[in-house]
Amino acid sequence: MFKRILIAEDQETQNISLQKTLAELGAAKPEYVYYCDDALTWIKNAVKTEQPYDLLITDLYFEEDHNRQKITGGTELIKAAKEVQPDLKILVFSGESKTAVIDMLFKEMNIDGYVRKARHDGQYLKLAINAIHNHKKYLSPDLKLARKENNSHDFTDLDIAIISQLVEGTPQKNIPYYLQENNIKPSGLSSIEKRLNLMKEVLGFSKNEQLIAYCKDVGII
Amino acid sequence: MFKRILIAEDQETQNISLQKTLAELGAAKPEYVYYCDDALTWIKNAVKTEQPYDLLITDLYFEEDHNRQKITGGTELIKAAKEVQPDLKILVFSGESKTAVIDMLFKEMNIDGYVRKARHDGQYLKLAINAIHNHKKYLSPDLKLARKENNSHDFTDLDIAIISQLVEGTPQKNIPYYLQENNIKPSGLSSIEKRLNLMKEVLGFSKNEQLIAYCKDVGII
DNA sequence: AACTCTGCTACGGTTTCCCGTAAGAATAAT
DNA sequence: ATTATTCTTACGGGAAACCGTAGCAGAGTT
Repeated sequence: MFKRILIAEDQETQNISLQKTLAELGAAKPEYVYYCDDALTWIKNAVKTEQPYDLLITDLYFEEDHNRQKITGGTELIKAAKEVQPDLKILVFSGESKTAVIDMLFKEMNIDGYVRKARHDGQYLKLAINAIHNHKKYLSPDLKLARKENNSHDFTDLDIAIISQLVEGTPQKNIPYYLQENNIKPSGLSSIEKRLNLMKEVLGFSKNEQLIAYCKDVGII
Repeated sequence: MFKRILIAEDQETQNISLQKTLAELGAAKPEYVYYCDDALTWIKNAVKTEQPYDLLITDLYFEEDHNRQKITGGTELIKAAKEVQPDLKILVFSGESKTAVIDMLFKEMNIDGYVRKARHDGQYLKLAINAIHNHKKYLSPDLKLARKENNSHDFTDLDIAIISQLVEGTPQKNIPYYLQENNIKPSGLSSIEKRLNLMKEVLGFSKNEQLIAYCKDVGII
């Protein structure tokens, strides 16, 4: 089993239960930090003293507080950690369920496992750690199923820009100016109308208000 | 200290750390369930056998799975539990941070404490349980700060009805019919316009889209 | 009962948005 | 180079939303 494990998780109770879960697995007593910057420092020191960590378990989103951090999120931490120690195994433990985010982690960040904070997360953590120890990838099963969203629209940068401007209060007729200044094209008013219509049609809406509410719900804005 | 505590929390690791936190406090070994329906059943049985619980610690949002539940969320659980045992103390432990939701819990559900799942939640849980044991209310400090929302608007039932209709896609000019059918008055189109203007003015907005986004953010809809 | 005060509603003018059509630009195909 | 295709933009009529004004109904006061 892994000998040196580092936990990066800001939520105190989650951090505690991670430690306990690892203890049940027979892993060595893990070390743990509450901030990303600390995590990177510890990883660097461990490499320097030639006792590097075997596994990093990290959350994705950390809350800001009075301690200003250079690294503010799990993704950046992973990237920085991989630069220091490319062979470090990474297990992400987060509430995030959007497939776009998780796919990116596996493909671009090359993480080794993802467990979502959800009903059976304790069991899945154990399975994940075992799998990773055997040099396999792991994804918690509640996410493998979650691919049923069907009539969702692929929001382009343009779409998001338009919606963001609406949420900012920009009148529709003024959005072309904004798009031109930010070199987003197309920028014509008709194109904006067309794009809004397309989004609403695909999602079965008739008014902008519905679209805004939907985007808020799924976290696009 | 409390003698009988019930934990309702679907996330396995959170459930574990709650148990551990209570153990550190010197509370009796708590009982725990992963579903709201189970929680209510246990509360009922405890009342029936005249060994009622002293404290219920519950999450707000539970995930659906193959076990179909009658009670799907913490708020409904609290309501049902209070009917069975009105003097049951309630501590809500959830990630929710929207003031509208939390205010509702204290005012309408008459809960005794709220701790947000966040950085120092372990410490706050202990403080909360002690406070509740001394018949005081408790709110975790990370939320007290967020309460300084300044130019917030008191949303009336009418306001919420109007906004809900907009989110449903009802054209503004048709909302009067809806209001009349639901015996909400005033129902005139001018009143709706006036109300929308008031809301937007107070919050410094100019367009409905901004208002919808704001309401989504603070959890009014 | 007459009066004020307050709040709801109805009406009209202006602006914005909606939507279809068609002209223009850019890219691809022959 | 010419044609085809696709994408972008411009224009104009009609609908909806916006905004100020004025009339109307009910509650309370004298």
